[in-house]
Amino acid sequence: MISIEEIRKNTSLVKKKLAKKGDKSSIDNLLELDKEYRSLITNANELRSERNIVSKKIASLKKDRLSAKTEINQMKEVGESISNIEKESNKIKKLIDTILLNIPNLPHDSTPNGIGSKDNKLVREFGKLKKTDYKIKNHIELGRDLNLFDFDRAAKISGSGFPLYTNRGAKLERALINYMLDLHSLEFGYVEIFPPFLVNSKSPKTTGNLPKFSEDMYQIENDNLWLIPTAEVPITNIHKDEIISEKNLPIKYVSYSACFRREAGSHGKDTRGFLRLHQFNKVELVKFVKPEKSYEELEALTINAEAVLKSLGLKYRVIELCTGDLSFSAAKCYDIEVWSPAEEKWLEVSSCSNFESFQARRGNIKYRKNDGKTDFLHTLNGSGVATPRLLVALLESHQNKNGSINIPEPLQPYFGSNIID
RNA sequence: GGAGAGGUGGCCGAGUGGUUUAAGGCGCUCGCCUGGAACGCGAGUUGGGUUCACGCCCUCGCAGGUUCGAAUCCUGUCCUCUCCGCCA
Repeated sequence: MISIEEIRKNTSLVKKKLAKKGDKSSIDNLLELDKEYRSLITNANELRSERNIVSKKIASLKKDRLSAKTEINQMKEVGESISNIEKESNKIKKLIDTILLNIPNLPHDSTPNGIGSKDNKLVREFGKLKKTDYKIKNHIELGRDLNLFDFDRAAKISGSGFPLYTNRGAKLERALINYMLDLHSLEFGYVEIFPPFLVNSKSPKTTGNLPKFSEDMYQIENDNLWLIPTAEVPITNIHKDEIISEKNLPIKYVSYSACFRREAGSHGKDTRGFLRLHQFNKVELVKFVKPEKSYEELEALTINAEAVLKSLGLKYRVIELCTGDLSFSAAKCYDIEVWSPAEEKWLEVSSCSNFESFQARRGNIKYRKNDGKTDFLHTLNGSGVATPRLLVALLESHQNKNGSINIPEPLQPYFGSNIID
């Protein structure tokens, strides 16, 4: 969440930035509640102070075997007042917290202004397609012809939107995951993590998925657990309620996880094959960094994610999201999109975001500076990358006239072959 | 799933209703001592709210309750450990 001090101090600037993100939260109402809350707290504290003093007096009177009747009766009243004020202030505090938890992060000054995806900015484009003189197949045809996955049977088992990889498809999926994990950990210095896939409700609150986006996640009601929509959720919460020494920053994690998303409201959009799934695999990058380094770290993280596509010989581009297209928790975000030759579309395979202190504040994640003071650190993350659309691009881009698929060189040791035919 | 034990500061650990304003120790930081160090001596060392500030208040897993007053008593809840059962 954004800080209430910031809202108090720079009210008009906060309003302006929220408007850029298309948010309509009532800041004036929030500030009014905040004012009321603080006045109640001050009042209660004064009474508590009085009670503390008189309580000591009661103790010493009793020790000397003197009557403390007057004081006790007096404090009975004070105690009641305190409890009344507390009830009221707790109610207001809850309201304030609810409002704050539903206010999105403020966009960074470098984020371009805009309303929707058409206002996003192209940052760079990389890679070329090979020229073909034959009709290329889409990933569904390739998968069927080469027996790589089976959507009909997946639907029989689970329903639509669930993947069933078969044979060399299953192995290719595993190879991609292992390749990406090794690339990020061995080449780029991220520490490998394997997280739980079910989390309590505090964890998605840290990342910003709850309370606002409960509809997007699968919930296990019996045990009050949630299936993770991304490894970002468990990984970011590794350091929840911790104070990390400045000399240990930055912390860089890479993690594979299965991801589960209800995709409520996106039915009928890009639903063919692997384009949109309820369950998919992803390798995720997460960083905990000093505030003054976070934008530098975002550039580096984006480049790390791009390296996957670059090394696999795929055509991709990097898009800078505009204020209106930015996700709830992000201050700045680059999307990486890979080209699908058969769909003739750019497919989003990664979102690399700087959340600044938004998540750190929600999860109470701090760092201790060298001077001994503590402050919220900054968190970042990005996919490095999600497999389904990567697989789509890979199959389609590297297919041959005879229907076989060339496996890019860096992937060959993981897959165990240079071709699928 | 059943039975039991327990959660106190960075760590260990005392504390069963009122000078606990959380003892004592370890660690860490600073100072003295020293040629330099060790030892020793002294000081500091949870996090948060509010205030221009001094200060005041909260914080003993979490949430309620009893009481003039709760780390301490009661209820619920979460977590950890031990034993039993089940199990990849």
